[in-house]
Amino acid sequence: MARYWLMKSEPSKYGWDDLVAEGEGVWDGVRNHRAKNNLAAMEVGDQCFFYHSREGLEIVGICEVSVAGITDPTDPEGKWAAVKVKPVRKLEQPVTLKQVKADPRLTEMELVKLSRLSVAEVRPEEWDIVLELAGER
DNA sequence: GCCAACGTTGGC
DNA sequence: GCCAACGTTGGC
Repeated sequence: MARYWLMKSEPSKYGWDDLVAEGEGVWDGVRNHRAKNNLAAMEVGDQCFFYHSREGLEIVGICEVSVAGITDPTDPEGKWAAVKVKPVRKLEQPVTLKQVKADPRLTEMELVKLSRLSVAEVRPEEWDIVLELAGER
């Protein structure tokens, strides 16, 4: 059973378009224990929202875990986790942070509650609600 | 550009 | 082992 996640990236560093251009990207550089735990829990086939932080502030697309449980290549000590993801598709309409915050059903999302967490878990019901906000339901 | 929230570091 | 100082992240 696939699980759902949300990954944040600054578009000026690595945006949705970069992932699409490369076809597959390594999600590394995470140096937060909670985020690391989420990374380590991911399995191949899990679905992830791709969120643009700092600029845009919106969920722009969906990607999928293609390789799970790798160690972060940017970490010389090999203590941190990473995964590889590939783009699935863009959302019909991006879902902004504002929309998420304005929806009473989404106030418990890790994205809202732990705003600085770069890899957050998304509950199945939250996943559906976000798709609905994207005009896909 | 500012500042709040959070994590980490280091002195005691 | 506590906690103040500091650095980083990310929304505004």
